[in-house]
Amino acid sequence: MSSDSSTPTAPTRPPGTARKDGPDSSRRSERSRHAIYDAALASVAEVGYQRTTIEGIASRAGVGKQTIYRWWSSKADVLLEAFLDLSEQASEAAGGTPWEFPDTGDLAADLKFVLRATVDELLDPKFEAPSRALAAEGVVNARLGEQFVTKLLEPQLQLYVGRLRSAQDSGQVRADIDPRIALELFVAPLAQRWLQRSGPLSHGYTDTLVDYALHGIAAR
Amino acid sequence: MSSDSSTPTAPTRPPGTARKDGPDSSRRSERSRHAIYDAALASVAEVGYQRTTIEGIASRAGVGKQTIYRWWSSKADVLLEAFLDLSEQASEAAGGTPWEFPDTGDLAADLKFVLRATVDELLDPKFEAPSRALAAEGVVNARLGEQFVTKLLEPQLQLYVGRLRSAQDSGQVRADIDPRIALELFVAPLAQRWLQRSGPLSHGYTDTLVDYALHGIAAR
Amino acid sequence: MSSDSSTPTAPTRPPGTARKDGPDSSRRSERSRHAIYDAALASVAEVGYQRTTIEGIASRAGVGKQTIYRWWSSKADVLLEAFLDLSEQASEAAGGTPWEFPDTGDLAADLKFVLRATVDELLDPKFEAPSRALAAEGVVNARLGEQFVTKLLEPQLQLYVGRLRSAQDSGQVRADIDPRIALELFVAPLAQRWLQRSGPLSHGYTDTLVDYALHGIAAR
Amino acid sequence: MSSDSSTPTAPTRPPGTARKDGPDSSRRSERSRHAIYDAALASVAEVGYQRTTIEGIASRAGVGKQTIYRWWSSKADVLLEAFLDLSEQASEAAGGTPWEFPDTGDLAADLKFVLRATVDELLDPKFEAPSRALAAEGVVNARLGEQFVTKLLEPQLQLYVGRLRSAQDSGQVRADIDPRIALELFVAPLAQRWLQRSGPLSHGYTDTLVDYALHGIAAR
DNA sequence: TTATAAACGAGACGGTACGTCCAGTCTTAAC
DNA sequence: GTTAAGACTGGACGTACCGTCTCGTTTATAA
Repeated sequence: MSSDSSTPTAPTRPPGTARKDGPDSSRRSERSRHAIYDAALASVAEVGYQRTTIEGIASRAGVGKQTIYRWWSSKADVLLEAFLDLSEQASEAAGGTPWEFPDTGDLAADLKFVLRATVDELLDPKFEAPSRALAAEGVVNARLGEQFVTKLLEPQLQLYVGRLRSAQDSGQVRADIDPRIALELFVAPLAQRWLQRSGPLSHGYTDTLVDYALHGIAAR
Repeated sequence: MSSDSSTPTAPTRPPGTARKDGPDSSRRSERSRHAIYDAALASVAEVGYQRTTIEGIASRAGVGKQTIYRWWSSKADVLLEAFLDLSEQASEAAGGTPWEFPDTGDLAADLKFVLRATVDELLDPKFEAPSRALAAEGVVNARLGEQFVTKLLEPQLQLYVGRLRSAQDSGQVRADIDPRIALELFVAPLAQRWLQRSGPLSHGYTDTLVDYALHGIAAR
Repeated sequence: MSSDSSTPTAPTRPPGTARKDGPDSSRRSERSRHAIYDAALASVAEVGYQRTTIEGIASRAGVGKQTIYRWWSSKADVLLEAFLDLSEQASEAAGGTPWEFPDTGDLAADLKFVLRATVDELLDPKFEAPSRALAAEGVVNARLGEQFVTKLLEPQLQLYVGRLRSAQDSGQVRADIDPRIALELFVAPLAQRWLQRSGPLSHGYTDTLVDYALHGIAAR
Repeated sequence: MSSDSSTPTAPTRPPGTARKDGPDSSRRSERSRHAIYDAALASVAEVGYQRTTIEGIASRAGVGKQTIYRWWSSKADVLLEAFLDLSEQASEAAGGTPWEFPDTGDLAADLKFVLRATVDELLDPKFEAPSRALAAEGVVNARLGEQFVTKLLEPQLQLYVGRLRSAQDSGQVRADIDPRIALELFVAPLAQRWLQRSGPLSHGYTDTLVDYALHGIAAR
């Protein structure tokens, strides 16, 4: 062995990863982790969130229950991470760059395009069950809700902020507008209709939202 | 029993209220019904929706479990009716007329007023737990979600529709605007911030929403 | 209904059976009780006591686990009652009178007869597993051990006491002998060889024990 | 790898010590072995045998679980060896010669003396928990039971055999008596009362046993 | 005097069973 | 015929250990 004179008695752990007492994540089984993600997403898709159980996930994943409890604190936690992992995988599969908001110079067209794509995604049954499950849990569970927002929702919304700022630079949007609030004019109605089923989702609907939000509803 | 010679084996039910097989609602105990509503709301407020159980509601209400299962199909169902009952009681207590959207002639002012009141209500801890519980359940449970929307949400939104139509009549809002969509521009952002905790709620925020929605964010 | 004018509002429970808080044994399911006894005895016979589980008993008996926990406090408790029930059934099947110690006038012959029968019973594989299980549990668990002794062992030993007293009356056994101790001279060695497997059991062995115990081992 | 031309694949082991596959006991850690014995006995004494776990012993001994599984096949096995070790230590501490049955020439006195000492030992709380645990396990587990008998019980009983033979030589006990059976007349009752708690243990009781066993209970 | 292979402390893993809680059904007695 | 009460089957909970299986790290021969 090439002797390392500097730290002969140090424990084998990279500096800065000191651990207090929890489980040793360096020995974690990646195989189990992914089997659990897959099982959780599949179970939610098949029988819904309420009828998805930790025991069911464990047995479907071929894993002991304790392996789930060791690394996650709740069913919602598992599903959140499974969903994050799914998103990462999807964006990696889509080639390096995660995703970029289109900027053709025509704000209305760009917004309509993105919102139409969002409608399509929301109606995709593959994503619907876990998304609803997480969103619902977040409504009732503040801790998870915050994670949901910071890790999933807000990053998406920031893309709108970027596009709106660019529109402000080019003079298409008034400079005194707060983009973080403005984006809610078209995003929130879509979210509400999806979450609460308070109305139908369609490309025409989102186009209308963009028009109303850009030019206002007041008589000029 | 006073013998009724014509229908000796018929259940005791006034004519015209025939039902196929379910329980006989004319014999229902109003005392139990209200005890169950109270117990359900109190339990949700104290321990949250997930930890509220049918057994807990029954024992807190001094009622047999079967009395709950006889009249409701699920925990969510009980809570929905309890909430509707609460709303009715509240509006009756507020004197006959349920509630009317203010119409001072100044649309912006009226909207800001109502939205400020809505913010205050959403932040009232007394209503928060059951509202969130129902909303969350509705996200995941389509049947309940539709009831939630038709019985609670949509009637509220129709008040906005009425006010917007009045504004169209007076020329403050363009005639080609669909009021049912337009109202979402200020209501949905508020709903989303509350449901998903994606941002703070304040009077300033709702005022801003009204301004943006009325006049648009595009440069003129 | 025959009206009982004296105690119109009393709960339906025979006097003297007042209950503090435990489950209401008057509504207990006899079907479940016996299914549990059968399942417990069968399981112990098949896989042994250690590998017999509450879950196994419950599922074999077609019973919820809670029904076991409601009425018994442990696996050992279930087995003890199952065994007592078995004994009762056996003695009832043997026709009213439970069992009587033979008294032909010849003490040695009577003791040898009974001990030979006991040897045969101890070697009967049907009784062996649950008996050993209970005996072992009683060694380690004082509460159960005392129940085992008072309900199963001591009643048997008292039959010996009776026979020895009869022998004292007829002058075959010295009057100053304590029968409760004397009986241990032939019963305990048999018990020890069975429990601890410290030696073989046979009719010859028990005959020898009776001879030694009756006449002593000292030179005369 | 430094090539070893003579026996490239052979395990490094001196000739004559070939073993098929088990662990190499010559490299065994005595420190761990004794820590495990201590931990096992302490745990049994503190929480009882049933609640003593392999994991508990390992952590109390500061030892990996595998170190226990490598050298013992079960909890009972560990405890048996721990108990044997304890006995050895005790007898070594009592000075070279393990122990000898007294032989004053007066058989009755010698037996009474030894049985009184045995009573005192059985009532010593320090030995009680592990002794009961082993005895109970032996009742139910034939393999362990036999080890318990051959390694612990039978050697003790052989001391009685020796003393009885000496009494036969001196004419105090009849020559046709089988000492291995005779000893059970006083030892087994004591064992049964202790194991099954079927009666109190006292010096008077064992004295009586000796008298009954030596001279019989029959009228002369 | 290394070097190397086994034992070692540690603990993650797939499992089984625990004892508890609650769902939803069923039975009983009171009214 | 509804009600309060609560026993019933069933099933998931979260925990505790089982016995196996890696991980690095001692440690004790044997080269």
